[in-house]
Amino acid sequence: MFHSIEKNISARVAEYVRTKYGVQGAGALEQPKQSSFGELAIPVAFHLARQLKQAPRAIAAELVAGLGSIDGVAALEVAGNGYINVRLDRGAYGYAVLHTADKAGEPVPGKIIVEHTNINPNKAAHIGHLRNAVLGDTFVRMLRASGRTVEVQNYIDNTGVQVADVVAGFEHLRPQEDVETLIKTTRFDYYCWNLYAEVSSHPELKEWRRETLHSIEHRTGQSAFLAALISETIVNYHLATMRKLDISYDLLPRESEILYLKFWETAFEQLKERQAIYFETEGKNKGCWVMPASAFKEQTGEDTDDSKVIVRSNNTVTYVGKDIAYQLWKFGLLGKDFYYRPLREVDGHIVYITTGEPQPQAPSFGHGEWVYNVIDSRQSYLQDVVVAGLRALGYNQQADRSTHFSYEMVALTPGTCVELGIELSEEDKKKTYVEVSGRKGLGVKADDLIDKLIEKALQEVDSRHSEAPAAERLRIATEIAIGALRYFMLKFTRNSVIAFDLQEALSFEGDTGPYVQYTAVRAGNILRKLAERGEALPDFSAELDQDALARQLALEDYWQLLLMASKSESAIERAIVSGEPAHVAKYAFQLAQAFNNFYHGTQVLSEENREKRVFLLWMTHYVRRQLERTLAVLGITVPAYM
RNA sequence: GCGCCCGUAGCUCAGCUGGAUAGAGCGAUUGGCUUCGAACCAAUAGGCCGGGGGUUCGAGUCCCUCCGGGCGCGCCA
Repeated sequence: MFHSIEKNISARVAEYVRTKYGVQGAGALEQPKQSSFGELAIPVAFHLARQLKQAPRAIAAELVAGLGSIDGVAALEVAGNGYINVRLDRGAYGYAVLHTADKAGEPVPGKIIVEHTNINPNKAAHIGHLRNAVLGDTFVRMLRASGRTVEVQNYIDNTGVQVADVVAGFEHLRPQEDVETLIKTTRFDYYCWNLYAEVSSHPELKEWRRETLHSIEHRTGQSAFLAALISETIVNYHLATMRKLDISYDLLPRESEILYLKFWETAFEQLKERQAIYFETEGKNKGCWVMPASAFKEQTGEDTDDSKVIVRSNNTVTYVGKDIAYQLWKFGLLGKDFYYRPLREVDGHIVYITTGEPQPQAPSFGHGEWVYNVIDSRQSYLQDVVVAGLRALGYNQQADRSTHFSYEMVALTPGTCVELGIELSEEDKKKTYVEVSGRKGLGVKADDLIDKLIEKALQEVDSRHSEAPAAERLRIATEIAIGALRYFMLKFTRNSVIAFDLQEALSFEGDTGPYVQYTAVRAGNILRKLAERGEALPDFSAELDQDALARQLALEDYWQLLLMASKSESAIERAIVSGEPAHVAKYAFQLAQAFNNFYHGTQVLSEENREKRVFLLWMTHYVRRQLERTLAVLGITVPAYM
């Protein structure tokens, strides 16, 4: 509700300033510093002051007089040096909130493709992968909540170096093991986690890797068979881990099909034809096809050493080259397509996977108008090259609409390393955080963390609800654990390094997911108690007219709570524009705080004044619903009790 | 060497296109359970926003510079 009022006022101000002063784009609104200043502030007088050469305050006064009355606004006041503070008509606002049905955002045309997770299928997922998936999935939920159409892709690099290394590990370090038996009898992703760490430090790895990759690429021999077996098995583990966090995908594009269907060859023709890349005849890159540095760097010298090799002198394509082809395909610009088959169905939703052979009834994927790639910030250089590739091909609009949705890594605090039995050098002990490393096997496995969280949550649930059935307690503990985990991954803004501390992550108090869940449960408890007393929920719109709402909302605390609760769309929209899911998490927390304060100071069920009681029940009902909806955008559920 | 990111309370972090007296959680101290269950609430203490210049009516926010930390910069992915 707040969001539509905001848009309305902003449009009115912009329109007025345009006609009166001939100044464009002046509709910006702010949140006043203090709630006593009103609900919105218009700072436009400060911007006009320079051009009109008048004092801001005088301009503000002129604007207030000129704007006249606006629907839903009780008063415009000149304040400070030239702010215009907006006071909403509380009764009218409450009435509008009460009578506006929940609705998904207006459908926005154009498909958005979001690629996230992208874990190499050669070992168990770790906390760094969780940050990627939770960020990506939450961003998708935000976009969908605001009416956008989104296609979620999880790219599977099933023919890359990392898979090859594990294959080599089996062939050279575990020749006695039967992989198919291992798959049936062990936590295979955990097994590979250790094997990968072991093989990574082996001096002969490079040689083994070359042979293995050759076999994989030509789809022949034992190595190719093992690679397919290992990657498929581990992808399934990854999907299961993500499923626990309520994360799912529409399509799993695989590198094996990008190779088999010769996506690169098609992209290569385009790149050569439009001279986006050239054949280097001298220097250190002699014999390679390279993209000039000027294509992807702001300033560049004549130094061709900065050029990026796309095709090696031995005629093989680099990772970035394949990525350019994939990005072209996402926008429907490659002139080529995958084939698809259903992989599995979860809750009625079918996840598709690419395949090299034509299939009956193939759905359509790709052809996005915007593309977001959720990839950690260390790969920003390569992402820049991909975008430069699009631009060099003349696809400027698509280049502009390609977003590297980057985020910083998840590291470990030294304390947590000690707790996990990871040995640290003296140097590392002094640091505030230590980088995780898949190659060294240093890190926290996603499933281990989830299990620890569930265990901790279960202790709490058991201590409060020992009478409840065990299966139910476990289910609730799981919801709490997931709430804690997802919230933890979201509470930091994207470009802050998370120094992962186990104790902090296991906390359910303060700025955490369980705090917000608990708040929603408390609101629900009031409504449940009402039902237990045999009372039905009142017909709010029949009993609360605008005057009644104005009377009740005259009390500042109630007004502030309603206001806060009605800002969810506003918070989501702001989070989309800034690309920060953390803003939604912050909003959820603030709303929870506001309700807890209300809860503490107000007895709802024992209220004797009928109008007030109905009003308080309505507030409770409304806040509960808003908390639930906001948490859903974060991918967090509200347990039946806590 | 070049590029990107970070530096805000003891710790971990917010701070929306520059705007009114810089916020939260944790930790510390203190107080509050009358079952709408305290995974909660209230109060107190704690800040030359890394240093220095500049732009501006106005800078935590923009520019320059220095210091400190992280990450990139491969014919690896």
